[in-house]
Amino acid sequence: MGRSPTDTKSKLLLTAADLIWQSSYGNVSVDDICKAADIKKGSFYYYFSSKAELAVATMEESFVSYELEIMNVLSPNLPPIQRFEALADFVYEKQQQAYAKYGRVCGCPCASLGSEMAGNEQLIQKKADEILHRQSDMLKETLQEMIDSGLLPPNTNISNIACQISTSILGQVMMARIQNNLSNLKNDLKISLFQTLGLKTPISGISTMLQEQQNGQ
Amino acid sequence: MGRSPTDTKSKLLLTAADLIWQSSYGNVSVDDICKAADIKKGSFYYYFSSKAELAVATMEESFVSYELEIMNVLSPNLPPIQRFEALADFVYEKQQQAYAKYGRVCGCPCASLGSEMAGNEQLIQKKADEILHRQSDMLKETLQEMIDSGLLPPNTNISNIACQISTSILGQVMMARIQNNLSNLKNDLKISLFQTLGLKTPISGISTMLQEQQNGQ
DNA sequence: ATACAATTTGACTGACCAGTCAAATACTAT
DNA sequence: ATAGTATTTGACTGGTCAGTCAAATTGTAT
Repeated sequence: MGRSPTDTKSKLLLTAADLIWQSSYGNVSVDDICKAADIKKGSFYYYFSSKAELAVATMEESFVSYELEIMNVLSPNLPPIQRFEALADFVYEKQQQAYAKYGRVCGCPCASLGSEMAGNEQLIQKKADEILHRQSDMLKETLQEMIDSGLLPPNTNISNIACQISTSILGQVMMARIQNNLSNLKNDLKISLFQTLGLKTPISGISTMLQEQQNGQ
Repeated sequence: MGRSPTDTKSKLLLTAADLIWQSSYGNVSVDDICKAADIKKGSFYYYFSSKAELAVATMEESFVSYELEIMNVLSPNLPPIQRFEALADFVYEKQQQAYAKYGRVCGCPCASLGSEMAGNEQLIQKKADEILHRQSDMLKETLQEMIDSGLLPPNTNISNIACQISTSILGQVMMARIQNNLSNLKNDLKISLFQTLGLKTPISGISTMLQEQQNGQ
């Protein structure tokens, strides 16, 4: 029954995600989104009950597609250390693509939105928190393999290291957005990841690592 | 000539800094600030030509007072390694005080504002960038001492390490704000700082460090 | 063809926004 | 006292905001 389904909802989601990523939640109005998507405001509120609900939906949608890409980057075909190198490269390239497309460093959509709205919209704060946890969880499998193969000590706290790595990436990506400059991200992200893992800095590209003893306390 | 000077301007600055720190630039209106400071909007625009100009002024003001505290924490009375421990403790305590006062983790005012407005208000973006550089510069003196006393290799790139440390702190403080949770900040900040310095994790409080060789490439 | 359901439209509301301004006030120097 | 200046006030503007809604449209099933 009814009309045939359309792409209206996903068009709104994609448009909103783009606009908010470049700018911010507060600086993008529902009217802006509707105008950019060429959809009337009435339709917007047919699909979303509020602007905040839309924001939460964009966060989920953006993260799911990001998750797929990351799963590919962290593919078990590569040895674990090279996976982390690939991760750092991926994060940088993603920002560079956004820079080429939008003319500025955009940062992490979830973190920017989360920080902006943390004190005002609990729905958004909770969603940001959830996604950051999911992001961190994606690293656990690779870390477990590193323990199994002796690259990390057996008493390593996997959750904790995963969290530290996520936090480190978040810091560098945020800094890049604030400074509107990608050079530190390009140069330091890999170094920082390997330090968190307790490994020496890789000689660019060639993963000839020396393992450092890292004791949990 | 004229009336005697009043504290109107500084009252506006302090009130605005507080409100924006807890919430965000976009979610705090000029009316909100005036109401909280019990000052009429006409007076606001007597002292500030725009909301963005006020924001820039609060950033400068907040940073200058922060700078004084940091200079004290990094006081040359302590050995360099203990200074960094004290820095980590200070950052945590500062957030805890804000939590007690405002009921939530507030994060870094400069970074939150900078991220929020980076794509919209160039004045704010530039100010955030400037302050992050000044913050990073404050670490250089201590790092130089560490080189001089052999705690860091002589070919260490001081600017780069200072920048990495600032970025690391920023990441953890931002993460704490987004998650509204201080436990990771408390536990991981010190670890992360020492990893960036290429030093082993200190055994809590007692700075019996082992130095790691850290080669620049 | 017609009834019914899903979707779209555009005009609307009332609140709030940043910013303006002429007039009032309060102080100081003479 | 009075003239001049610094500061404060409150009422105002025009625009934008999130959100509403009744009516129109477009499809589908019978």
